[in-house]
Amino acid sequence: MIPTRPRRPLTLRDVSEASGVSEMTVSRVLRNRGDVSAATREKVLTAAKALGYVPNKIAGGLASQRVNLVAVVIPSLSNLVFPDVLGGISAELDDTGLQPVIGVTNYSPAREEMVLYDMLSWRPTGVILAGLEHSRAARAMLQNSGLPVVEIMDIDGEGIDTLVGISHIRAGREMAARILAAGYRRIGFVGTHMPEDHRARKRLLGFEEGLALAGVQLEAREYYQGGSSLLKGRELTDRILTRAPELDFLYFSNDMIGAGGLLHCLDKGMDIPGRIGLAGFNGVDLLDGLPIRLATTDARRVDVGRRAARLVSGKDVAPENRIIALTPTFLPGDTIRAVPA
Amino acid sequence: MIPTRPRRPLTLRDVSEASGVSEMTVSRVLRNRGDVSAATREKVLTAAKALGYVPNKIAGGLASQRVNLVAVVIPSLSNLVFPDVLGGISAELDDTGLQPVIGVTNYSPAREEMVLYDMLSWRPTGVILAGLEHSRAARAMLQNSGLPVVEIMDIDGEGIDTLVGISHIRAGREMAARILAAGYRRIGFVGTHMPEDHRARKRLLGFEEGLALAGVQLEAREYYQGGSSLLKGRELTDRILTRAPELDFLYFSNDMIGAGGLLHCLDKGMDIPGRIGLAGFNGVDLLDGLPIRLATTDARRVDVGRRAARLVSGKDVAPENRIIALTPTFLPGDTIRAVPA
DNA sequence: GTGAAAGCGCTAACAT
DNA sequence: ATGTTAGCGCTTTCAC
Repeated sequence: MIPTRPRRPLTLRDVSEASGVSEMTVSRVLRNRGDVSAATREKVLTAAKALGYVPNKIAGGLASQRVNLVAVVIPSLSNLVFPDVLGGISAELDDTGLQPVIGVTNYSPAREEMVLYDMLSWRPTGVILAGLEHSRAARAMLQNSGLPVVEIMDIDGEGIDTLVGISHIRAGREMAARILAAGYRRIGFVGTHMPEDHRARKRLLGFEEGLALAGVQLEAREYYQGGSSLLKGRELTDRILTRAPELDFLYFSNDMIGAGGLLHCLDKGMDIPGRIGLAGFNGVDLLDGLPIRLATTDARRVDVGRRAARLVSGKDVAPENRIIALTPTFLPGDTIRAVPA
Repeated sequence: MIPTRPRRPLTLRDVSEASGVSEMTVSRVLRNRGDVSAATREKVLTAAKALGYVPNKIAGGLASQRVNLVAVVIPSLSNLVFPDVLGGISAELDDTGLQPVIGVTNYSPAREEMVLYDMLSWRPTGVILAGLEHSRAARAMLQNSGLPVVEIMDIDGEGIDTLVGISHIRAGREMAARILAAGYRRIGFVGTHMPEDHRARKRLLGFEEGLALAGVQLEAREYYQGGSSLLKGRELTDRILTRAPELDFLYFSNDMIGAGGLLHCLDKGMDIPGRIGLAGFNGVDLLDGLPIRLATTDARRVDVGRRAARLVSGKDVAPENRIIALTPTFLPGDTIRAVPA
């Protein structure tokens, strides 16, 4: 009943001998390929299970020149937003026989290059990677690969093959418009100082553009390094409001530090959204239970993952212009005044 | 300069021809193996880069019977705790040439079995998987594989090969002792209703054991389904306190719903930790910025990942008893009364 | 419906 | 220091 611990991994040949069926037919059964009689099928399946045979995809991949892997390259796993994207990818890949393989770059282009090199060496079926900014070598590698490449989460720039995401410039611009419409004028920004976080950079760019349309300029900025947390949001908010107490609005580069800022303001007994308004970015539902809901923009993370997966799996065909632009959705929450009638 | 888009992937042979060096020597250069003269090396590297050659690990793996992959199987990515574990694994694998490949089971044993089957078919160097509870078939597969298998995050039970983690029974028991020592007696529990979350189950088990030692019983329980969030923590806390207003302590099965409970109690103006005490589990620093710090137990997630990775990479050797038990650390925070002198 | 032969692109082992 | 040969375990292709 219980197979003895083998000293070498089992091969098709073992199953073939145990079942008295040729290797070729065993292979057919195990892959549900071609016509095999029910009786033979049964024999093979029984033998395979009894032995505890696990196919060798290395050999199979080499022979067939096809591998059911999709390379997914993202900057970080601790950022809350990427697990959502992965969820979308995973859900959409589930019924395709394709499997996502995740690589993490820590926002380092050099590391991204290494990760890509490594993943491409497994000859995946397609590549999904975050962002549009890559080293020359990385771009060349992807181009040379001849694989479908989907760059996700950003559409402001030149792509290699196909893009799926939102425009962060637009998201920033729209948030500026909402804030101005609500009557706020003395606006500060709290964000990460990561030159490699291009999406945050583009959001700020769009935001300042949006303000400029109304002749408004940012009155203060506060930057930080490293990961985002509630605590950091608190500290930065304290700092920027100490420096510039006249501010009536704070735009945070993500929901996590935004929530920290929110808690800080509540602690200080400030009137939100009267005395001061707040907004973040991403639309992470993790933070839904805060005392009041932070205004934010939904970055459509799950949809982005889904659409990207549909492209690499061949469920969808890329549009003529090679761009699938999703619409970032403004979520007003409770931290922005209603627009005056 | 820019290589033309190839219609078939490049092979070693292409590099060999372009550089005038034998395939074998090209292979040696590309793997930094054996003695190769600096001149030859140079020639090969130049040719490979110029062509944009990316090695084929499928073929390499088949030929060498070795694959630099470590299978990592976890229940979820959105749970906050698993990215930490992955961080530890990744950090420790970084200088070993091994690469983690992540599989997600969504707490489903059937899915775990599938994921394992799939990963084993790539013949990885080792397997790291969360928990001790697996289907018979999964255990058999792992045993048959002949690979190093490290089960992580739990040591309360029978392992397949080597275990790295904390005892959740002990963690629950210790929390009970702390709570009782602080003088609380009317205790409620708020937790997930997932029969497949064995670690949460064991924590509760240990917790009740700990209470029982002092003749105390849980006065109320509130269970929920699905993922954890601040919002759910609030709702459940509201519900349990409505049903059992006399409770003076709530033990939450994780920090996220614990934080939700904390916010709820603060909203209601309850005196914490005087009128009511609270504690969670995990020690996620994400929540550090809350108005007051939730008492919790640090589950040593990063260390667990590191130690597991050291085992599969051969940096460490498993101890005689095949168990590496880490010590869960109590973090008092501000939501438990000081122990009376 | 089943089988035999060839070969996928590399690397181990053995020359030289 | 470099080259030659054989073969990893499968699947493709073709034959029956």
